[in-house]
Amino acid sequence: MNTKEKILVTALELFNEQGIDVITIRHIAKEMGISHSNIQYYFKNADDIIYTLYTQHIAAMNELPVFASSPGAGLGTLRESITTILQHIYRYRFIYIHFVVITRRMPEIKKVYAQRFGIRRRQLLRLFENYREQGIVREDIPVEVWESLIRSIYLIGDFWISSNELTTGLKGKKAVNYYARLLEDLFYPYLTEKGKQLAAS
Amino acid sequence: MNTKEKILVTALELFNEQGIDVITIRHIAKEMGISHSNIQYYFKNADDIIYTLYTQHIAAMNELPVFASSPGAGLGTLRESITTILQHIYRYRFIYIHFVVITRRMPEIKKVYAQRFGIRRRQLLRLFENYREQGIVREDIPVEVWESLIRSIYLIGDFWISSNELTTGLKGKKAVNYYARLLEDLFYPYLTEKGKQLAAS
DNA sequence: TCTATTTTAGTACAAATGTACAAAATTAAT
DNA sequence: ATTAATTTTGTACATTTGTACTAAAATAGA
Repeated sequence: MNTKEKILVTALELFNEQGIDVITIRHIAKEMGISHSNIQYYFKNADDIIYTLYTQHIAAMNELPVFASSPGAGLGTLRESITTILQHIYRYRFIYIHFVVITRRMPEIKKVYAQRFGIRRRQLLRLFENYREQGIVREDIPVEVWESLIRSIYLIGDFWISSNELTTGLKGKKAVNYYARLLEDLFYPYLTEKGKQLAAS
Repeated sequence: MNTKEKILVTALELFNEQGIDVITIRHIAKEMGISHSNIQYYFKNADDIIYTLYTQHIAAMNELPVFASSPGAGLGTLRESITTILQHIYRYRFIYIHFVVITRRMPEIKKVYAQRFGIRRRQLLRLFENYREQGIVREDIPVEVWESLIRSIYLIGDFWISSNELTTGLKGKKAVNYYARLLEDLFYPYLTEKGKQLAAS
């Protein structure tokens, strides 16, 4: 692992543990036992590191398989997808803790976010349609309610990290599982009888 | 309005607009046209101001009538309650934008939050029970799912402000109405036929 | 081995911030 | 009107941070 990579790893760790409002380039340098000028050689400033980490994270997320891309995909696939996504988010949790502040300082990130949201929204709508055709979810739900559900899922997906720190303070897998379950439960009242049976299996 | 109150009003405005990571005592003083030492006379530092504003906010929230306290309260009351709460949150939105960072710096706030959550959780459970007895919501929903719903409502309640800034950037009433609607829709699939009719009226 | 390039370290400086303190100005009390 | 208490201001200092610049050290290429 070269210096640049080490910087990113160390920075991620410190940001996750203490927050971007506390950690400066000098802290990272001290933690690594190198001079802060050395970090400056690779990154202009702390924001530059944050931006790079954000890009890394989004790149990793984009490599994940699309939500239940196969037409016959059931609820099992969905649960796995959710867990994987939440794991990725947990690894880069500092981003979500400071999401608003970060986007205020770096508006480009907002654009990337909006783009991703649009894509994912359409994917989810398609998925729900898919489920409806399979008789897994109810047919008497208005489109606006599905749209709202998607918004809510997104909102929870982006801020479960913060909420967790505010309340239970679960760590690692426990946190991921808890909130994967929360998202799952959000889905429960939409399920048909058939859907419930499939979910239980 | 005395100086202390003016400080709080100005601070709230600046925090809401620019964030606690940017605004210092000196900024507030400059905005008010007084010396920063004058502010220091009333508040030890910026965190002291933030803490006071938080206390103000919670006090105002605690004065709100309990969720549908009357036994026969229907969905109309719920909708109004939600809107009022979201309005209060919007007034003190900076708190929610920086919630995690604030609680990290001032752990006392976390305690107050936990307490409030416990109380509200029980209130909501009772409300849902109430609705079930009135035939407004379904009877086939497991307790854990209701518990999850409460968590989700709380999570959205605490972070819709952040999510809004990240996405649509709605202002004032528009934001409040949008997210009141989102919370309402979250409730939709739990409604019985009777409940839907009541909601539509 | 010698030279050029890349990487790392050291230092220095300006700006901002928290904090402390004393003096001035204002207000209230007698 | 005089005194005491409160409020406000000005200033100064240590610390932190971002930033720039130079020199040293390490590495690679010939």
